Order: sequence, then C-alpha cells, then structure tokens
Amino acid sequence: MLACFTVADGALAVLSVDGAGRRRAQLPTAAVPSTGTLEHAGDVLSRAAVGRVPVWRAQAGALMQDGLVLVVAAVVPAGTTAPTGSRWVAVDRALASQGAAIQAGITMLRDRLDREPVAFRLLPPTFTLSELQQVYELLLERRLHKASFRRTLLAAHLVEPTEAWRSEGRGRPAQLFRYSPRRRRGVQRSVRFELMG
Amino acid sequence: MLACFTVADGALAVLSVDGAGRRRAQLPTAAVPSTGTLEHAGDVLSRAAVGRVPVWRAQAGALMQDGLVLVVAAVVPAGTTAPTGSRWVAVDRALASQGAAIQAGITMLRDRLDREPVAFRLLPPTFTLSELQQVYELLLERRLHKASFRRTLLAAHLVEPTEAWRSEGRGRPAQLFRYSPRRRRGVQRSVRFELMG
DNA sequence: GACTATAGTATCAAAATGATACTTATTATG
DNA sequence: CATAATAAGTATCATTTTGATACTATAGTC
Repeated sequence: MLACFTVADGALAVLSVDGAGRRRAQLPTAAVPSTGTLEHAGDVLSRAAVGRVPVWRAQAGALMQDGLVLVVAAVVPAGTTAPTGSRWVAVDRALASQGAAIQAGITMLRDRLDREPVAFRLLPPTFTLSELQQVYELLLERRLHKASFRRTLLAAHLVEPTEAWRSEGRGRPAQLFRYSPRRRRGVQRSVRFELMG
Repeated sequence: MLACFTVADGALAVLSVDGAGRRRAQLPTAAVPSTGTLEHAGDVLSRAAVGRVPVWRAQAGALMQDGLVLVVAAVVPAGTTAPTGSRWVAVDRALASQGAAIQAGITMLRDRLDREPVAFRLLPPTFTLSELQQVYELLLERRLHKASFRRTLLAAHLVEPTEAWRSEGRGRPAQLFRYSPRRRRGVQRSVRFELMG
C-alpha cells in the first residue's frame, strides 16, 4: 500500500485512487511479489500509481487489514500531477478513511525529516527558503522562527543559492535555492529528551 | 522475526536461538498469524522467545529473505536471563549473520530514543544516572557530557530520585533513580539539520 | 506617493552547552 | 590508620545557540 505525499495548496496531500463511486480516500495497493526486493516492489507500485518513481521513499510499517499490508511512504515534488483515476487529497480529509496507513506514512516523514532530505524532495529542484520553511512547518505542525531557520540551514551547508529570484505576488522577490549538501555534520550535539511521559 | 535487545556486559546484546550446531546468531521467528493484530502476534512471539512480553516494542521493518519477513524490535531490562536454548549475543558479533534485521532493530531503537523511553526500558526499575548515560552512549555510539546529560535529564522531569544508594566497587555510591515522567515537554526547540548529504 | 505585504538582515538578551575543576563518599592498598 | 585511587555528583564560567524584535529591501496595490 502506497502513501505517496506531496504538497498541494499549502497542505500535505496524499495520492488517492478514485474508487468506484466511493468518496473515501483509497491508497494505491499492489500485491507484494514473491520475488525481487521490497525496494523494487515499491518502485513498481509507485510507477503504476504516480507514473514515476518517487524522489524519496521508505517503509512505513505493516498493518493487519484484511490480511497483511505493507505501507510504503513516498514523496514526490509539489506540482506533480496525479494521473487520471487518482487525485491528491489533503491529509486532513484522507485520514478519515485510511487513517492508520496515512498516519504511519506521516510519522515516517516526520521522523526522518532531520536525517534525510524529505523536505527538499517535497519541493521542485529550486525553491525559496520560505517554501522550505513552510514544508518543515507542515510536517512538524508548528511554526518556526524565520531567522533561526535560515541561520541553521545555511550553517548546515545544505543549500546553495541560484542566480534566480522569484517574484510571487506582493512583497520582495525571493531568491531561489537548490539542495546541494556540502559537508557532513561533524559535530554532534547534546541529547534531547522529548519524551511525552 | 524478533530482534530483542538488552544490555549485557556493558554492550548491546540481541537474543539468539541456538540453531542445530550453528554458531551463527539466529533470531527467533514465527509465522505471522492470519488473524489478530500484529501487536498481539509480536507479544506471542516474544513470550515464546524470551518468556515474557517486552517492556518496549516496535515494528522495525520488513525484509525479503526467502519470503516476506517482518522484523519486530523489542527491549527487555538488563539482567533478563535468556531461556534455555537461547542466549544473549553481543550485537557486534551477531551482525555478521543477521545483519539486516538487527540493523533495522537498532535503527529503530536509536530513532525512538528521544521520543520514547527506550533507554529506561533497557534498565531495571531503579538505576543510576551513570547507567542511564551508558545506555544512551551505547545506542548513540558516542560519548556524552556528564554534567550536560544530567542537567538536561533533570530539567525534563523524567526521573525521580529514590531513597536508595548503590555502592558499586570503588568510588562514591550512586543514587538510584526511577523513571517517572512528570510533565509534557511544552517548549519545542529549533529544527536540526543532521542530513548527511 | 502612501500603504501593504513578503524577503531578508541585524542586534541583542536569554538560554543551552561543554570544558574544567572542584567536592564528596567510598574501596583498595600499604 | 593513612593515603591513594576511583567514581558520583556539583559549581563555575566562557562559548555557542536560540528567539524576539526590529530593521531594511523590493515588490504590488490603492
């Protein structure tokens, strides 16, 4: 089962296939083949469902739903069009019908956010830092501080500026950046205890 | 397949069943039942393998190994004895034969370390702060700063001191603490970019 | 041109971190 | 018994990180 996410209309959206007359979100599914790797099986399912191999993908868990179901979390860039017969559904609405699988996928995205380039893969090759921050805010479900976000991001040498600027409606144009990780993070910082009790 | 971890002899160890004449580590396995929840299936497997339900458990992934294999990561307190027919094997040695499954389990433990009480569950009900720090160091594979570790831990209100002290060999006795989370962490801190490029 | 909206920067105080060194309490050794 | 050794736990302080606030820059709208 594929939980393929993108950003659409400023919200996280998941790919849903149009069931026969059903209004509930349905995630694309395929039988797990008995041969080949699971990675390959995930690619096959993705290609059938989205028409392309996702730019990021991870196992999100296994569910018992009328048999054993593996959930694959996947990510495609904002702007990817859904193939006919499927559409992007805002996660809030989709949760109602496919809650467990979608939740597993989102949890996987959140958990990997600081270790793998999930947010960058949810964006086109070039993007503004405000867009990037919005993706982080979507996935973390909280507001981030603008100056701190940029300072930390730039200090991590994960992006490089391009020559291009984008003027979007009102205010000052934003510079476009490209994901271009330079250095490994050498210094490890202290432990965090975010336990909820 | 069960990757059940504990701390033994100052190292992370995984439960291995003694195969017929095999020296290689073998993780306990059971067929996924067609009925019931996966959580229950994990408990059944654990009870058969360790003689008890683990104090912490999580899905660690799915592997394609001569058929589809689900890996369950589990944790039992230090000092738990392995049932006859099985033994604790230091992770370093066990990795050789069951690398993928064990690695998936360790990754799960590490990823959850700051959000779920994995380290506390690897210890008996009461423990010293040095022991706790050692568990964190084992799982994170790096040294931590003593004063910072304690400051942060106490500020998180996750442990409470007991009246008991333990004198272990030489130096000053250590106070025993109990896992007793008090408050939810209200403040969220800034984003970390630990991407490896 | 004034107003508003958004990008991006600067400054500064507060908080978190890590190094170092210190104190305390115990066992080992002579 | 005195002293050394060892480990727990604490204190101090400089450095780094963080977040609030306010600022400048550049565009569109009225």
